[in-house]
Amino acid sequence: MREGPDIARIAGLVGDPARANMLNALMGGTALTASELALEAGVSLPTASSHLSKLLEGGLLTLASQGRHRYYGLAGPQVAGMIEAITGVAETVGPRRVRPGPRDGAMRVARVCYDHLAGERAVAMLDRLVDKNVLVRDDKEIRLGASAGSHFAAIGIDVYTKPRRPVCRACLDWSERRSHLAGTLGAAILDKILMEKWARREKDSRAVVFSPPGKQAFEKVFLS
Amino acid sequence: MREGPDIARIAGLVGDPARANMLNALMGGTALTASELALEAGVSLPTASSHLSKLLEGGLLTLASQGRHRYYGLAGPQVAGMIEAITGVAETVGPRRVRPGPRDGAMRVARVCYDHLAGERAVAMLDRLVDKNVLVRDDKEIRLGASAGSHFAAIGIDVYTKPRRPVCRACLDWSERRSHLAGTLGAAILDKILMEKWARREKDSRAVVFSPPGKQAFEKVFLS
DNA sequence: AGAACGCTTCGATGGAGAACGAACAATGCG
DNA sequence: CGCATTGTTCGTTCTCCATCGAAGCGTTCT
Repeated sequence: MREGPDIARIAGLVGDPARANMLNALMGGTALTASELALEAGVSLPTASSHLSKLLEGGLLTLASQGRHRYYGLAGPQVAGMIEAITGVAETVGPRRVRPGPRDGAMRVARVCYDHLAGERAVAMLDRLVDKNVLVRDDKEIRLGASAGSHFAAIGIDVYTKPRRPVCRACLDWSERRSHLAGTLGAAILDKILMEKWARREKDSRAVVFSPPGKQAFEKVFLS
Repeated sequence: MREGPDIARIAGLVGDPARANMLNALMGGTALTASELALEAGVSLPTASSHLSKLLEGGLLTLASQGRHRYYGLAGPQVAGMIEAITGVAETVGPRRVRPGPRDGAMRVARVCYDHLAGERAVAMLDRLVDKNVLVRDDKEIRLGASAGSHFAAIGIDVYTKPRRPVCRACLDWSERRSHLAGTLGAAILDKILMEKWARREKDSRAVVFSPPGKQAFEKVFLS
């Protein structure tokens, strides 16, 4: 019977199937409307609305009203990290290692995590960037290396116009159990990948699938 | 309405106040009996027993029977990490930055995290060990440096008799938002600290309080 | 203005599960 | 062998909350 942060309150919010589905959908990074989330969760609109106000009240979501639309999004990277942590546990203690389906495989290779790329390919990318001293890993913190400016400028990403959020962050990957790159730089790289059409987002999934030439281009830029 | 690891199931288990209190108590690292946990959670013994079997079934706990005692413990570091992640979110979205009480302050300085030391002091220790190249940080992985054997042998810790669990692991600290040292080495160091009576565990809390000479001794060994 | 849309609020219903007392099982002690 | 200690199982009660239909409110389109 001890005091402290109310962890039951937070976990309880995630602990309802409908809400968990919504949060999962929002892990894709794009904010969604109430009706889209209702569809995702498989519940009626009033029910979804009720859940959303609870999540909002609980501080796990943010709301942006635009005209008659109301866009709900994850409250921040920390919330996303928590979801990944829970997913990791569910993955290991869950159904005794069910054989991974094809989509599951694609998810392991590359997927969206909030606003940046995750999975095998993302972990490899960060490793390589650190090897090349473009980025410097210093504990969980990741900093820009000396050559970062020119390296990213070459592919049209400006890393020196400081935004509010940190440029680099490490985010733990639940399938690889290692870190991948988050922060505004991680987000910018994902943008680049989608913008150049090196890969596209799988419909109704967090999976990101690379086209063969897209994969080559990606490897040339980030893994060479 | 997508598939994937059943995160609602796991979060739901943590989402009950009684169960959350139990898990919190077990974050102290020592396995506890059903009656101790009932006391912690503030529920009757039958109720506690019911919760414990749910947590066990859910894979979050392990059970060790010894005579008429049944010791429940956290299922592993991954579960502990998840709890820390949830705690972190609860901490930031929770009661608008309530002024930290004295015990809360002690918790931030040093506390037990599963089986090793966490908090400000633990983070500083890891930083220093990496600076001195006793340990080498390589992504989230931490490895032994060349001088690790002699360095730890000098204080009576053998790092080369390989156990099942990894010797070094990084664990994210919810109060510092940086990593501290886990793994068997982290556990051995905490043992050392308590064994030498440099510090003692606060009653009914995860807080670890150093005596003035204990603090000096600790700093001499780990922060010099 | 009127109609269509997007979403929230209200009220009623049903079901899940948290709680405890009492009984039952297992272990250890004198 | 009794008897205390430790836990689990059973049955019951009760509260909470997820759910949906219907109605209400603000926005946009024509």
